Amino acid sequence: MVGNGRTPSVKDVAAAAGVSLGTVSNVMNRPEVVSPATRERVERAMAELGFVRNESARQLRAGTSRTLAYVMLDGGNPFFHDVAQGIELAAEDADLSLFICTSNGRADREAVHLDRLMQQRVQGVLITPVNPDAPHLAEISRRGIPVVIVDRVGAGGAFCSVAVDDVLGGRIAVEHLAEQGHTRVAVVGGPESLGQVRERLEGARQVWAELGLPAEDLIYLPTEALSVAEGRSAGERLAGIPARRRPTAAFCANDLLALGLLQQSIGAGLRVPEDLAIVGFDDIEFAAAAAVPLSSVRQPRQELGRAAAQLVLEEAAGGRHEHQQLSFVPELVARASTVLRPKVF
Amino acid sequence: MVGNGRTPSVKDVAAAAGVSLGTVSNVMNRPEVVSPATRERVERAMAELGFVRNESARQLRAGTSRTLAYVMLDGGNPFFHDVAQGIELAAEDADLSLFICTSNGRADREAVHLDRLMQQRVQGVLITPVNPDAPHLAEISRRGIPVVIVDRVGAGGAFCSVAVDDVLGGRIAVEHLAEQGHTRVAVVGGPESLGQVRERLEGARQVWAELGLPAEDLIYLPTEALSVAEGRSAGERLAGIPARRRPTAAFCANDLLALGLLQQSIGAGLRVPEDLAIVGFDDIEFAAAAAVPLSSVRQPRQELGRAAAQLVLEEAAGGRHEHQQLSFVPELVARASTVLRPKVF
DNA sequence: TTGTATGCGTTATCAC
DNA sequence: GTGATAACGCATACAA
Repeated sequence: MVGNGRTPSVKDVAAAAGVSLGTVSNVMNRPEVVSPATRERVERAMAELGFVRNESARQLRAGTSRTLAYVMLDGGNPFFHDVAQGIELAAEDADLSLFICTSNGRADREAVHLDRLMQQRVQGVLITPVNPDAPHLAEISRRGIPVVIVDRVGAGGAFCSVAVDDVLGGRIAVEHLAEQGHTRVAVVGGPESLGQVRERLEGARQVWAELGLPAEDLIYLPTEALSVAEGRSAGERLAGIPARRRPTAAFCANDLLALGLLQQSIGAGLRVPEDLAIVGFDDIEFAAAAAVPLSSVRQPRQELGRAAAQLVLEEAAGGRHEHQQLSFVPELVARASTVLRPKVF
Repeated sequence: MVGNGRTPSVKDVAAAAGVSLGTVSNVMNRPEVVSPATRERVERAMAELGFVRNESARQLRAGTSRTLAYVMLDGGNPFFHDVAQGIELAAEDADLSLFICTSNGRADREAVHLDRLMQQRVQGVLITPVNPDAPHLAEISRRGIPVVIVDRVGAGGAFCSVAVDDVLGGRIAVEHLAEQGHTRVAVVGGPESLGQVRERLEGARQVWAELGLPAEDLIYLPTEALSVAEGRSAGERLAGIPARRRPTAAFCANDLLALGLLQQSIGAGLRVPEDLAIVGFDDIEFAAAAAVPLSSVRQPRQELGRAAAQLVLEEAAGGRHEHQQLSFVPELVARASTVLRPKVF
């Protein structure tokens, strides 16, 4: 297919088709301007040589890249992959490639990735940041690369952002538990350096106070991460509380924690929801698939990603652009982990 | 920081530092060759201007990219993300970026992604293919881009590959169930177009025959995908089997199916493992986290990815290269879904 | 409609 | 130790 070792370039195609280099370029970028006859000749030559355009050269010359990037906060959490899936769909529609990176909660890894992405001159960066106030985010934006914060609202409206109202999410979760008659509730989550955690817990406390329930009956069990293992650990601590002071329900800051707590509790012989009701956050697929299906505060995961991608593309398109903070409304999905006979499944 | 709108280039840095363009390049690529004094001067200029090297230009000139790519088969399956994590770690060590794409089981999407990756001139492609015999894989390889098949062995040794022995995996799963005294077992999985599925089921049948058990007591429940939803559906079909012909155990071709089956069974009032024992495949984190912890055939997920990345790098490094088929040995992890008092947790 | 020429930002080979 | 200079592969303005 290709004679020498080198991968064929436009020049080779031009020679093979007996046209000039510029014409080959034209069939790729403005096919309407070249006559059907020569176009077909060129296309045949491309096929025969196995020509594949060199994207680096294209980008260098055109000055514009065809890739987006998403920097995930936690690669072990399916929630972020669902968000990524939404981004990918939007990228697909715009005929863009998507770079996916993972910071796994570490600011230094995040910085390394962002630096690489700048070197690649990506068209836009979507990110669920370790810390939305970190200076390297602002720097990227200052360079003219659109940045959109996902699942968190950017500090001071410096960027576009797409998120659900986490405070409201915390509210409806605890409100739901209160409606079921619970008067001692655990809130499980951490680290508090994560804004999502802070706000969800804040919502829980708000509504608890508004219901006139005593603050000491809302028991905070801090965790070091939003993981299944930490959920189990919280479960052990919860079991250690003397029976008559022990909460009869728990609100977890995400589904991973809730799943861990659920497992530990069942393993310890508790009945869910009779002895302990549990509500999570995110509504990942595995929440519904747990052996005791998990009630959860649903975020529109794919939609979040899709909307974020649209914002970044809009900003990249240039023209007048106003940063916007898109806020979705979370929704409680009640399942068997909180109600004996759930209406919704 | 930067006066005009353009992002600063080496030329700008050179001007600012009062040196030539070549010297700036030298401080980036062979710092030892430039005197400490001028080096520092150049570095200061870079910092002041906020210079970021243009990777496209670098790649065009150097002829070599600094990125790897992984094309996943199913973005909804945590197994592949764990593999990806392993790849990313290896890429990190080699100072490479990682492109992650998802075919979601569709050959056309896979082809689109591969085409893009060729345009990007990635250094290597790791892929869990829809079909390892597809011609576009061979074409990429023919172009001199190393291809490594992940979680599947490549056809006829045309590529390197890294996988576990799926036949053996199927064997140990069913052997385990037989040891627990089960004499009617369901095997759940599909579509059979997936090699992983074919081989796991094949292993199950092999060992069943070797144990001298009648073939009609190994009941095949085909599924249309390896998903939680399909697992639930299989559960419904299983429940429809007349009680005295109904299997007392099930082997699922992956954990997603097993989780779905588990949920459906518990919901239908079955006790696991007393009424139905279940063993899955992959040992994703959620297997252990299920309310009835799931027995599963463990694949070394991260290791798979890491090893694959090493192979692709080795091949990319040039020199004499022999395609190898790495095969890991799967391992049964027995948990509460098959044994009442599991030794391993 | 097609061909020619120039430059994108970088690296690397030379002279100096 | 440093400075000119020629590619790399492609897109585009302009000439033919």
